[in-house]
Amino acid sequence: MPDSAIRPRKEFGKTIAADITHRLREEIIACALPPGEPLRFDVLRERFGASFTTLREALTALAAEGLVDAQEQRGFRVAPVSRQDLIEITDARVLVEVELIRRSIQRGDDDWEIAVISTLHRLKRIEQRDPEHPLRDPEWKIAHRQFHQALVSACGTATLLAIRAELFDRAERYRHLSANFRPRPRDKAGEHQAIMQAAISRNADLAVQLIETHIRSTADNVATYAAHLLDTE
Amino acid sequence: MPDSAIRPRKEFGKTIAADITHRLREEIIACALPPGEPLRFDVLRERFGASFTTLREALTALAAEGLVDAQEQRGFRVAPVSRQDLIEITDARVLVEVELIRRSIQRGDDDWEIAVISTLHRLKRIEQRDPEHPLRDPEWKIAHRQFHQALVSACGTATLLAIRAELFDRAERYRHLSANFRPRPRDKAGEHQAIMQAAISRNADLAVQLIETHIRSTADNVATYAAHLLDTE
DNA sequence: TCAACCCATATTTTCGAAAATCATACCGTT
DNA sequence: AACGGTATGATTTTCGAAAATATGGGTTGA
Repeated sequence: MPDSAIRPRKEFGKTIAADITHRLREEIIACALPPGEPLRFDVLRERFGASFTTLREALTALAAEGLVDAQEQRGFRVAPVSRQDLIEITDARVLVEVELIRRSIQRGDDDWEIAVISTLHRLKRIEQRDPEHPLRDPEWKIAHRQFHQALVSACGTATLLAIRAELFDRAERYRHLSANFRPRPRDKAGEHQAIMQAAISRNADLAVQLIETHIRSTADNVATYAAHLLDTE
Repeated sequence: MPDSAIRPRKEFGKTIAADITHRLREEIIACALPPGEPLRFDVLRERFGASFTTLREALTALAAEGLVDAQEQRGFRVAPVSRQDLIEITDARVLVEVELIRRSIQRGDDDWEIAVISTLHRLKRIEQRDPEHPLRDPEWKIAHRQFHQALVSACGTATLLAIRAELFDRAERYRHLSANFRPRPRDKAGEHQAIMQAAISRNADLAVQLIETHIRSTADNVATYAAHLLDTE
């Protein structure tokens, strides 16, 4: 079946709807679709080559994830940003991530340690190779995400992991929001290294403290350098 | 415009999709649609009088909430239940609810106290009036939900409240699952009273401890009396 | 001048037919 | 009998037209 010739665009997921959900999510997180932007069906239809209903399904899913704002009978728009929302996401992330790190440190086996070490290694390699602004490098983004994912991967609870993933996405959108205005990234490499060491040495209290600082200082940075985007809404 | 004559069914939400999402959610939580049940479009179409795409949108939303399981290209089914899932939901609820109770106790004003007291009062009235099995009484269900909602309503973070609401729904489904097999409800009235008093007297540590016990003992009850439904899956 | 109303247009929302995909039973071959 | 492939029916998934609803502008009347 030469289906790739007939329908070339179905990279992620088996259905078109799942595929578009994925692509839209990426664009919203990257702020290629800026916060508050109206999502009109005519435009999306042309952009993604899908029908009304398929797009509607994707937007509904993203609305449940908090990346899209559904206004009944008045369409959809990219979820707006606000200082309050950033604070709430940050607090929620700390609450969940701290719990998951503790569980992972308690339950993690050899494979977990290897995953943590190797994902950090890859992250550092990318940072060395290309000292540019990390958030503009798609590879860095993926590696960064995978390192943090690895840290909590041994927690043993899919429910909290799913919640964590949602919050991570929403937070990453804010990081992108400020990426264009942040003068130079702070020393994340050192922080990641310290977190890895605390985790591998099973020092849960230290790891938790480092993670909380990591999350909160990132959010503070965003709040500082994207201030002009957060208050005028 | 006599729209009620033309389209009588749009009780919750402005759009049909939102309405059906709501109705389906209720039925799944109440186990009127049992766990694992395939959700075929033909059947749903007749049951809810909506078209394929509208139903699809509703199911997609519920899948994001964890009440429906979407199997790509193979349709939807009511999310299955399992002992592990119950444990995870319970742990997640404790984590979130404890945080929200603390915040509410710290921030709650007079209106919050009034809401807590009055929702508990209504709950007790319903329990006195009708000593039957509470979970079979829709009024009790609503009052119970509203009491717990009131307790955390002053927390000041919509993000965590939304997560809490999702987890509450998923847990309530498990309560319904065991309701038909539980011989007699334990003394919830006393527990609720104690929680209310701890909250109003701003004794956060006690309130947190009571809530955790409340949530966990309910889950234990479910695990005991619905054991035959949790292991054979 | 201003508000209220109605109309025209833009946009969303819903529908059922049509296409794509999956599941099953059947058949032929080994 | 076991296996692999294929046709068939059942089901999901997608599409674009049509209905429903919102938006904006212009007119009227006070």
